[in-house]
Amino acid sequence: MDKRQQLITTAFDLFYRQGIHAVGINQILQMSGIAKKTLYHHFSGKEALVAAVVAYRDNTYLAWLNARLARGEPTVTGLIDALFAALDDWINDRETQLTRFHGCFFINSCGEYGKPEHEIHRQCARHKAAVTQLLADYLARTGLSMAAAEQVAANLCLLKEGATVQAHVQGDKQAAINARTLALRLAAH
Amino acid sequence: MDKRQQLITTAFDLFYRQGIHAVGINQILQMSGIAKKTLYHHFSGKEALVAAVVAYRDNTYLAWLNARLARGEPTVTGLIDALFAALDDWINDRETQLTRFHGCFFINSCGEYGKPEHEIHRQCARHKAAVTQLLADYLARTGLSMAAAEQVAANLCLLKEGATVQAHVQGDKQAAINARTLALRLAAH
DNA sequence: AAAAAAGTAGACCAATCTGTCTACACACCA
DNA sequence: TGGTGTGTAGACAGATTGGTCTACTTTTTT
Repeated sequence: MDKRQQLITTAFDLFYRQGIHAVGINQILQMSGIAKKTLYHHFSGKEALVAAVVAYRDNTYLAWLNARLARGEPTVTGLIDALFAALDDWINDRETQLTRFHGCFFINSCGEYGKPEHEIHRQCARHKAAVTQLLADYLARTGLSMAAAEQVAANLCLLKEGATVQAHVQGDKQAAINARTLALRLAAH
Repeated sequence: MDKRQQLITTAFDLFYRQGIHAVGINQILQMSGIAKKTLYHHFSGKEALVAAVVAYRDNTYLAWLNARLARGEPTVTGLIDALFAALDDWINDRETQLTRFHGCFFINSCGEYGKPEHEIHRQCARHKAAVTQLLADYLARTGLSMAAAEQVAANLCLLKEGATVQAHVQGDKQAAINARTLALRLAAH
């Protein structure tokens, strides 16, 4: 078992549930059962650990979304269904791969690192761009031009963020279903 | 000048920019030039101050949105225009009443108070419900049934949250304009 | 078998956190 | 005149923070 990875996953669990600034180094160490020296052997400090945690979630989330989109039919409506079915599973905790739903980790983190020039904030922005790009790539394979695919992807992501926020803040478990309805209506022209 | 109110506005400024857990009591006191004893005279502790700050922002935001919606034409498209024009002004810092844009304070706060049963989280959820209700009330005045108005309001709020998040996380200054386009397309059937 | 890398426990440090307290100064009103 | 409420400055307390360090053990590599 890689101690470095153990630290990252434990830290993610705590950060995601309680917020980054609310979680102390010692709490992570106690929960993971790893010595403090080991943490500082792998990371220069808390900030470096946070950056690694964000990168880890970036990978995990993109891999999950990619797998879910690959499952769907290669049409615009097929991708819409796949996207919002995935979101619905996540929100309703039917997805083991992503940990129990507590909103979007990247949105939450941007709330804690408010300045857009902060490295953590930038990492989150890059993640969101990567998600949009992934969706655009799938859409482009349905025959849309890349420009059109990117436009549609941006619109779908807007709906996706809205649904994620409503699910988290308001506890609206049907947010993904509502968002899908809107997306399909938009796609139908 | 009411010291209690001064504490709230100073705390809001700092919380909104840096996150709640990242801001210490002493920082608020130093910035406001108010004595520590005075803070603990008005508030039982930091948590109580946070609750007061959230309530203050709730009032401010609702009053602002109400004024902006009242300005618009009393039709569905008129309200859509008013809503997203307001959002666009906020995102692009043309709105003095709301402080420089740093995303939605309530979404950010929910990221820090992850548990939905936490009082701060509940306050945020209630705020979002109030915003949706305000919008629904305006929509109902255009002739829609209350049920229909609430459905449309929920959909518009979903778009609004999505735009707010994209503007904050990705720095997309046009997010409100894009959201308005989608809203109008949906309204046109 | 030896060396190097990665690990442990936990004492320790300086800084910072929330919150308390003393001692004092005004202002207002009965 | 004297009490009550609101304010100030800042020392202080106790807990907790991120981070360093020593001394020792285990694992891996060469």
